[in-house]
Amino acid sequence: MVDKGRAGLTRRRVIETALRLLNEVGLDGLTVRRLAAELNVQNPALYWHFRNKQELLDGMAEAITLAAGMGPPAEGESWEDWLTDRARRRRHSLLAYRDAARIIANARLGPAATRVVDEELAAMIGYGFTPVLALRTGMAFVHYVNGFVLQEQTARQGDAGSPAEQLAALAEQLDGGTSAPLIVALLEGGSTVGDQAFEHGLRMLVDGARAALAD
Amino acid sequence: MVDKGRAGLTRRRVIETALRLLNEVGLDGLTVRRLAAELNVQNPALYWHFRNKQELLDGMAEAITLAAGMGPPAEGESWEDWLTDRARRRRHSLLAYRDAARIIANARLGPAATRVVDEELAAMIGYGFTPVLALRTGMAFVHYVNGFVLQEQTARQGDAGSPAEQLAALAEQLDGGTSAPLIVALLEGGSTVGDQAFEHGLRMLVDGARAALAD
DNA sequence: GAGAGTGCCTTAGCGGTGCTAAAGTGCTGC
DNA sequence: GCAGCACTTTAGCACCGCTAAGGCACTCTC
Repeated sequence: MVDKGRAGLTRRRVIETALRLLNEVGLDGLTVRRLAAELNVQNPALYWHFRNKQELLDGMAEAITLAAGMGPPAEGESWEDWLTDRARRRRHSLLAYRDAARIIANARLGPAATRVVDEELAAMIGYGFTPVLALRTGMAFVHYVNGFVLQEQTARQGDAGSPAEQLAALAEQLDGGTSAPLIVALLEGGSTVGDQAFEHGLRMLVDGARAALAD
Repeated sequence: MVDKGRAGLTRRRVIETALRLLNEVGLDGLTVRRLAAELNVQNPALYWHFRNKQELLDGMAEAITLAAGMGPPAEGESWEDWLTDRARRRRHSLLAYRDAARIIANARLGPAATRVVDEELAAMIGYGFTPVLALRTGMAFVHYVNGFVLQEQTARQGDAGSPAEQLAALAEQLDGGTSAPLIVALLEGGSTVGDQAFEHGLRMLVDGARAALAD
C-alpha cells in the first residue's frame, strides 16, 4: 500500500527536488504545481513547508551558495589565491544550475549563508584587512561574480543562428560594420562569456584589492 | 468628442508610461493590464506595439541604458576618470527606476544600446587598450555595476524593523554575536549599499585596469 | 461618392499562475 | 477509545500573459 496522506515532504527534500527540476525546465518553468507533481503531491502541500514561493527560492539560493564550499584559507595560502579561488567556486556553483544567478539576485540570504560571509570576513581580517575593508572588498568580488554569471546565463536560448550569423547581425546594427570596435574585439576572441573573460575581471579585482590593502 | 478607437499609442509613449509606472508599483506590480489602464486602453492593445511583455521590458531596459548618457571622453580627460564617470552614471540611471537592475539583467540589449557599447570600446581603444582588453575591461565594470545595484535594489521593502533591530537580528544568527566580523564591519560603517561601498569597488576595478593596461 | 483595404483598438475568453480556506486522514499521547 | 496534532487533499479565488475575432475610423482606388 502507498502511504497515503503521508508523503514525507521535508524542506530539504523539496529544495533538492526543486534544484533538480530547475535544470530541466528553467526558472520560468519552475512552478509550484510542476514541483508538486515531481514530488507526487498536490501543490498546496508545499505551503505547509514554505510560506510562499519566494521562501522556497530563498532556500534554493542558500543551497546553491553553500554548495560553493567554504573553509578557511589553507596553511600558507596567499589572500590573493584564496579570494580568487572563492570567486571561481562561486561562479561554478552558480553555473551548475540553470538561472541560478537570477535566483540568487532576488533572494535574501538565510542564516547559513550569512555565516559563510562572516567566516569569509574573519579570514580576510586574518590577512590584515580591516573589517570595513574586508567587507567592501568581499562584496565587490561577489557583485562582480553575480553580474558576470547573470550575463552568462541570460544569453537567451531562443537566440537564432550560429555564432557567425549572430556576429553578422550585430555588425549590421553598427555604423562601422565589420570594422566596428565591438566586432573586432569579438573576432579577436574577446567573448563576453566564458573562463577567460571571467578571469580577466577577477584579476583586475585582485590587483585592485592589493592596491587598497597597501594603503 | 473623444477620439474613440484612436488612442494614439506609440512604443515610445508606452515605454515612458511603463517607466513612470514602474516607480509607483515596482516590477512585480507592473502588469500589462495595469499599464494599459494607465494608458486608458484595453490591455490587448499593447500587443499591437509589442510582441510580448519581454519585448516591452527590453525597450524599457534600452531606455534606462540610454538615459545614462554617453559621449566620448572630454579633451584631456584620463581614461581612469572617464571609466569611473561612466560607471557612476550607469549606477545612477539604474537607481533612478525601481527594480531597474532586475530588468536590465534579463533584457537583451537592442541596437541603440549596442551602439553605446561600441562607442565606449572605440574610446578605450583610443586610450591605448587593445580591442579585446577594452571589451573585457568594460564588461568587468558593467558586471560590477549591475551586480552592485542589483543588491542595492533587492533589499526587500518588507524588511522589518529599524537598522539597529536588523543588526541585532543578524548578530543572533552569528556565533560570535556582536563581536562577529560581519557585525563589527557593519557597525564601523561598512554598509553593503550606498556610495562609499560602490566607490570602493570601483576604485579596485580602475586600479586593476591600470595594471592590466600596463602589461 | 461608394467600396475595398488597412491600421489600431475592443470584446471575450483560454490556460495557467501563486495562494487560501476548509475538510480529511493518519498518527500520537492520554 | 478518544482528543489533538501534523500533514495532505479538494476546491476554488483573483489574477496573469496572451490570442482570436470583430469593429471602428481612416485612406486609397475607381
